[in-house]
Amino acid sequence: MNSQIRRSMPLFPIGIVMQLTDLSARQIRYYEEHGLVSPARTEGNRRLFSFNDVDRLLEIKDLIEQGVNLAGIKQIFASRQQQHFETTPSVSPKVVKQDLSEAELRKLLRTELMQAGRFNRASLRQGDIARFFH
Amino acid sequence: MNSQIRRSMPLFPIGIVMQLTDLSARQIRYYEEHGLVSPARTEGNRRLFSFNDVDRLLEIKDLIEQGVNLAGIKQIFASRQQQHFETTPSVSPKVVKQDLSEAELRKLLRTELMQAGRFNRASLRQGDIARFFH
DNA sequence: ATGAAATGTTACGTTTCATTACATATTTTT
DNA sequence: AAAAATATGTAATGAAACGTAACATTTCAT
Repeated sequence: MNSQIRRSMPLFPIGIVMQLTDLSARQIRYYEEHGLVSPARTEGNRRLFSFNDVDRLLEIKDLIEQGVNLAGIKQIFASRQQQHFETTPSVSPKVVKQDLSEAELRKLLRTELMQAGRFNRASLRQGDIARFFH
Repeated sequence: MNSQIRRSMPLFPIGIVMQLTDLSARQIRYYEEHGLVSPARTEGNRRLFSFNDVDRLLEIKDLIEQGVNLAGIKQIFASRQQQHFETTPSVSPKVVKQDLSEAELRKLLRTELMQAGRFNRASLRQGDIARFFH
């Protein structure tokens, strides 16, 4: 896949990227500062962006316009990465869907029920709660 | 799958949910106001949350703690939904991965090149750019 | 080679969002 | 009936995402 190489080739200085994306230089640098893009650098320390970088910036712009903040964008990108490795049974890198396990919930519920027999008897028939505990 | 029914059964008043999630009532209501949870209501207009609702709140809490704002959480939930319908070739409901197509990029690049022969000749050998246009 | 233009970095000010703090009305519990 | 819990609405607070300006350095054009 030669196109992948071409797409990641450092080409555009920030001025061009500003025009392509309609983002301010300040914004672009800010996004880099927060790890959302990582353009290459020339010897003189100028940024050089690839096609992929520009794509990424356009996605960022899109999400920003929908009100998503940088932390959210980071999460979204991270979770997208994982989709990619879904064949590899790796340890999910931090975005664990920390669900309340049934066991845990049952424990909490049971404690609650012990501690005070209150809480909406109205909406539950006698047996209903018990059914959660089998 | 009976458990799915049980998990979506309205059970907990907000006070219990506060304890289970360690969120303030105000926060929980705020999240509802922004469409992130939709607890049922009693006749007297009190909220009743299901297991699923509590799970959702815990996820919200988790993401908030990672700095994601409500808009971001909304996007994340939305994109999760879509994974689910991935068998159905439906029109993606708004979170289109609006990539710059190669064609489009080429057009922009060509225009740029026409308009002014400038922009980092230094980093490109003569033939490199031409290669993008085949 | 030299001045002009572009870009880099840094610092301060502004606006918006999530949260907290109150105040009041209504429902539920005892 | 009184007390406790919940609903709703209105400020006040603090941090994030920039705009903007100042100044240094790199690159471009003649």
